Amino acid sequence: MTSSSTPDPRVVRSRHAALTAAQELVAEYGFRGVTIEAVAARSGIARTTIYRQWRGSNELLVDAFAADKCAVVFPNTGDLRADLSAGLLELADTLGGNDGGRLLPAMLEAAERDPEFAQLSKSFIDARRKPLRDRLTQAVRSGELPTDIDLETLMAMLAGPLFYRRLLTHQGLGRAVVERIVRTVIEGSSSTS
Amino acid sequence: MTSSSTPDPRVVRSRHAALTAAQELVAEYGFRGVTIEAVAARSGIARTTIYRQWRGSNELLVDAFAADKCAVVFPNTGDLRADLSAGLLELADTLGGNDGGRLLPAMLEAAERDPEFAQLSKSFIDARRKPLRDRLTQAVRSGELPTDIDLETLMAMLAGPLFYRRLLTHQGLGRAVVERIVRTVIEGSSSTS
DNA sequence: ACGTTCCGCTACGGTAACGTAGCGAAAGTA
DNA sequence: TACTTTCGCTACGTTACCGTAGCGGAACGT
Repeated sequence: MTSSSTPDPRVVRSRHAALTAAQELVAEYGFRGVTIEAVAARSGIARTTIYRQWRGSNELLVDAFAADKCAVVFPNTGDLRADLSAGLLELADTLGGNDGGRLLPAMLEAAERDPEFAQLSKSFIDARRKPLRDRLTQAVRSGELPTDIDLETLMAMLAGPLFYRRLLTHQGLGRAVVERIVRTVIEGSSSTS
Repeated sequence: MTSSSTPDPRVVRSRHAALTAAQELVAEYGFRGVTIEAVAARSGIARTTIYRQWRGSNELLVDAFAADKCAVVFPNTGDLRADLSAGLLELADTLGGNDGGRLLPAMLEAAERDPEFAQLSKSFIDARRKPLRDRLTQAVRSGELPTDIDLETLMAMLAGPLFYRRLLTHQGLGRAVVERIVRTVIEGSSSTS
């Protein structure tokens, strides 16, 4: 009877090596570049060892994405405009790096077709949206935003332009742009008209 | 000497069949699904015939995307808010359909890696952005918008949220959402503060 | 009607990745 | 130390797609 108290360090090692290689490959060559052969070659792990831990490249990829847990935090100083600018600027940096720039399109494309990836993508994105939603909820409570505002659309108006500029037009995401967005959206949202 | 007055109808037919099949395949299975074999199978065109007209799947795909010329028109009634709502609502519909929902992610992913597709994607997107930019330019001239406004960021604020909701959160794109965006952005942009 | 062009077909060799099986050696556990 | 587990390796057959060549027949232009 093998107890599951401490997993065999060999398993941990090979597992980690494969997942890391998978992450790198999807960032470099995209989705299609993640093949068992390629992962084996890059990680130094034997092909057969990978098959012992995952059924195929799909399961491997799901685990690889799930392992990527970078948390985004929105400050809460009381100054809504400054907090949003700071948080979105951090998002902008993330989008500029490999995670946002290379992983994201691959993931969106995959999510559009494979339901397994769709669910993974959903939880991935939801987790990253939560800090912003929390900060906005707090702003409504403290009276910084009107109570009848649509939070979902508001979030889309804040984050959407950044993704748009990164994915579609490949324009820069400097501080000026971020602050312009925050100012416009906040001012446009305050006046109930 | 073969004059190029009227191209052989056989070429036209096979060419069209292959391009159509390629478009369908990329919409259904994404980028990787477009293989010469698959295009041949779906179109009924012989594999060798395809190789006679294109070097490989890349060239075929480039032509397939280029052949897709759906023009988006922004109305110009003088009422900026109404015009933007109408145009963006049309964009929302496009995003809801196959073109936006399925083709777009595949294209973005491809553009992120293959420079050839990057350029294709750029001209594709630029063409679609032009009507909006033109309408906004006109609005600046007519005094509906301040002259010192940043058009690029403004466009991102208008269109970005729609792409965001479609690609990331898979939320609906109804008239209410579109109008909320337009109202917020216009009001937030008018006050120079 | 005639020569030309294009198409469909079959066939070929080559590459990449798949997924499985079995064996000895190394690394873990007790 | 004795055992169990995992690993790396080699080997094998299979699938999918690649890209090219050549041939006969059909479609085309004049």
